[in-house]
Amino acid sequence: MPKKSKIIAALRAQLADCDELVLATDEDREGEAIAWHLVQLLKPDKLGVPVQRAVFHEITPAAVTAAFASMRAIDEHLVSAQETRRVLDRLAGYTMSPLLWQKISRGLSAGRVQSVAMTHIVRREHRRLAFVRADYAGAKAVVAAGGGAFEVSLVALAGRRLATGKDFDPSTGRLWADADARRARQADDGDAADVDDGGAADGDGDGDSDGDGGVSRRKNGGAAAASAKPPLQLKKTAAKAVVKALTAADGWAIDDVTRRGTRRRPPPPFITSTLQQESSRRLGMPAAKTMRVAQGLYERGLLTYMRTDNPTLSEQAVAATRSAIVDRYGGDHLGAGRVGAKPKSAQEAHEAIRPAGEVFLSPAEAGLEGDEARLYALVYRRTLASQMADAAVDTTTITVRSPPLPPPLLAQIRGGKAADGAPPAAEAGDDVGIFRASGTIVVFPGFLAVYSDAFGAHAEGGAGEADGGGDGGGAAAAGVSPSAASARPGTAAAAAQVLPDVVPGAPTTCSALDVVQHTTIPPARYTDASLVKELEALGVGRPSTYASIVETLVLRGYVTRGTRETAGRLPPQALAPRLTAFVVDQLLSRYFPSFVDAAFTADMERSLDAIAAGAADRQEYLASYYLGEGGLAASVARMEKEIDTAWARRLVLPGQGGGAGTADGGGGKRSAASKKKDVARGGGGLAAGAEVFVGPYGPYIELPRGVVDAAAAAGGGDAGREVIKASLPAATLADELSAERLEQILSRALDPVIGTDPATGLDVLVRTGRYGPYVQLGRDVDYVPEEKPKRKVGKKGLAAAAAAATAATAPSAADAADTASPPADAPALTADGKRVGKPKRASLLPGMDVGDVNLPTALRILSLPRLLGVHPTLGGEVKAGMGRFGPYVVHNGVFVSLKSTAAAAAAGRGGAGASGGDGGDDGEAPHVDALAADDSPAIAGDNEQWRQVLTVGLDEAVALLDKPRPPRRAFAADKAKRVKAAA
DNA sequence: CAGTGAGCGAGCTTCCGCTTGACTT
Repeated sequence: MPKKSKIIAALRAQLADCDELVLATDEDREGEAIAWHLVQLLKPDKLGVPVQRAVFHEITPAAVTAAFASMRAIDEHLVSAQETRRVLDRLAGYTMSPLLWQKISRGLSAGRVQSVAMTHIVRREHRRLAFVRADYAGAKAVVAAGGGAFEVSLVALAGRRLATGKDFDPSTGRLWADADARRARQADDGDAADVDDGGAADGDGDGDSDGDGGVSRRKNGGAAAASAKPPLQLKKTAAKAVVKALTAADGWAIDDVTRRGTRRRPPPPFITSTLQQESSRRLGMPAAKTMRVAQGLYERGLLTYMRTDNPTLSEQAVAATRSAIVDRYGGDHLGAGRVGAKPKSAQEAHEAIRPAGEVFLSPAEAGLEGDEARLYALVYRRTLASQMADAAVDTTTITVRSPPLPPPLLAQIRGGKAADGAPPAAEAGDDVGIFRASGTIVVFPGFLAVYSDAFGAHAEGGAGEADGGGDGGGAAAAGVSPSAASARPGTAAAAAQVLPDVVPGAPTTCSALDVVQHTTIPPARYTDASLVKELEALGVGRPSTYASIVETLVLRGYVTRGTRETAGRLPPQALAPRLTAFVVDQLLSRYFPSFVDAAFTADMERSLDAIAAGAADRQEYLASYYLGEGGLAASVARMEKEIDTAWARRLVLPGQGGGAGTADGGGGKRSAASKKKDVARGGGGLAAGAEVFVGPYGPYIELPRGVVDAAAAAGGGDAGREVIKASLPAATLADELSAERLEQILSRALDPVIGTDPATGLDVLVRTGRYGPYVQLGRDVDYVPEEKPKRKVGKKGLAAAAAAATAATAPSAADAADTASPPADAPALTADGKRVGKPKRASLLPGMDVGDVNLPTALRILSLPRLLGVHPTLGGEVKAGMGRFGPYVVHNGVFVSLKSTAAAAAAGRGGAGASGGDGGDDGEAPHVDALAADDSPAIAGDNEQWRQVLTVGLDEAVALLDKPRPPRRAFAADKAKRVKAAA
């Protein structure tokens, strides 16, 4: 620890004047080890200072006094357990990672925690790729009774329950053979959201809903009888026939009215994982940002410590919470003060995350802004909610029966596509359609008054949720609507409606009847929130690392995050595996299954507990893991020889007839729908026979020889080459590997020239590279590389080269006139007519692919950056260009982004096919007119950013450049470097 | 932060869990 030597020296100096050294680090494995290391560094024994260990969980006079009254020595066994953990993690990571470098690509990594997380993300994507959607029809009606009209949905027909999303097998798109048994089982398991089934970001805040006994007024058991038979998948034609038969028919009746009172319990106070989940879900903040903001609040004394797995509140905090509740909501909103269940892993080093202090500042009093204000309010509300009363919610369900259907239609429905050969039944009531509506009324809000489902920006996307009444505007909205919101197929759209007071048998009329078409939705991708929830449930990772686990996966290039930059390809917050993650998962899952299994961590924890208790020996444990015939070292060494590099790099996706390496061996029959997704086979054309690999330079497509010959013979291009390889962008997602897309990239790789640049006579090429599709001026052979100065090898040489590089660029930035003199697109010619240097290249715009670029567009892209003129007061050129972060203007090396207008922001968020049109178009009409006269409609089309680069004027640019700008943060630059190095 | 696009070569990459830091504009 050379960097900290000053601190250590200072501590030692102070220690010399002390009577006693008390170590009060956290009361867990890691905390004990920190205390132990302090002793090693400070060497109190040499100063004759005795050492004691104290532990307290809250900083109150009573707690600290009690802790100091019962001190102990450092627990060597506990320290030993921590060191075992540390050594094991390093043995695992530093042994497995090099295998990946050798077999796939340099810089990859594997580890006890990250590999489990990565594999979860990959397997979820496998299920999405293998997903076969099911279409099924239903009907909805508007009925009037008891003086009110309400909407009901068809739930049963001809004595059979209608199938819903859960009744379909996601891998076949057909009804489960045992659909009813499954449904019964689900009901038994309670309504706990099935994490693995796409209920991704279903928060923990729901509490339990224990039925309070309901009042049911039932006339007969028609609907109940219906559920005893296999569910019915209604076709659209049949639904239409039903609608036609029932429209204008008389004889509708209220069949049943059920009123069920339920209580919802408040959620427990926040711990790290739940804070991250709710912050992601309600505020749209990624886990890492949440932790950053929370740390800021902690450092200013507004929140308690933010890395904890203990949901209990100190006595002092309970008192503060309860007095805040009484002040703001009244005593009737006080709850029983239940204590939330602690996770098994909880070590109680800290209490729950809550507002700090003995009296909580309300969000308004805290005087915060932006993200800090939003996060503080979230914690404040959650803390209050945890001590508040249960909410009482009444759910009313009204069942309506239609008039009888005509017998021929009934026969058609019964004889139609049933899941089995059920005989046509003819029980009473089996000749009608059963419709149902349910409405929810909050009878007593309790904790919902402060912590409703609608609280937070997410409410914007969840308009149909139970008590979504008030919010509406959602001023704080960050434009976030996690994919999980749409992943609940069955969510009743009618949940929010207010139902009239009716009784069974009441006269009813139907005023409208329509067919409804449903489609099943694939499992949602993980988000920060749902992944953290999953990892915590598995016992993998710790509060201090949840946020960084995802960051590691992103940094290593395993995962792409849904951000503004990936808009149109990935929804906000979604975590999608890159192709690299698929091949790494293939290798690990097949040859080292325990390495990607969370059970390994659970085993490790048990062993560490035994070591901490003095019941096991750490050397033995580590040796059994690493050494010997079955140890990790030997098995990695064996696999190093056994694993074929080509196998390791070849991507096999679900539905493909892969080799032995398919991760989930799910061979068998495939539907036509899944075949369509195939990367390789079945596509016809060039993509037939193409295979996708991930190598040292990223993902690429390869066409083996026979296919190339055929393509060449068909007039494709260079014959005689054995294989064709074409790069894929590093950020390519698995669901973007359509046969059509591969075909496009391959045909461009065979013939990249799209025209000639009139100014230089050079060919203009379109290619796909690591960073995506780009255009290039001139073929590679038109250029010769610049003479490179010889450089020495080694670190000093590199440093010198870097220094030289900065020295070379610095003056040119300062003296723009100088650099601008040689025209950029007309480099010096050599004697044999070649150009010196590298060809000019530029990325296509977001949303464009190699197939949709023509010559004028390509030339336009290559023409950037565009000269706007000379700065009127300072001199020097002002230019506009398109950079990594969008359109910019630059002067003397100072860059300023062109601010996007409201319309631009909307286009960016929604991606290519976003709704458009409304709002704030006024000021832009002149620009659009200017573009209409432009000669390259292909670009002018719909890209707001492009429009900005083309139309920004000198005056506007100068105004932007002259405006004083806030200083930059150094940390961002540091991080960007690391990302770049990893990419 | 503001641009890239494999291919000579030597030496490099990597784990998990716990923290806070702070030169100048």
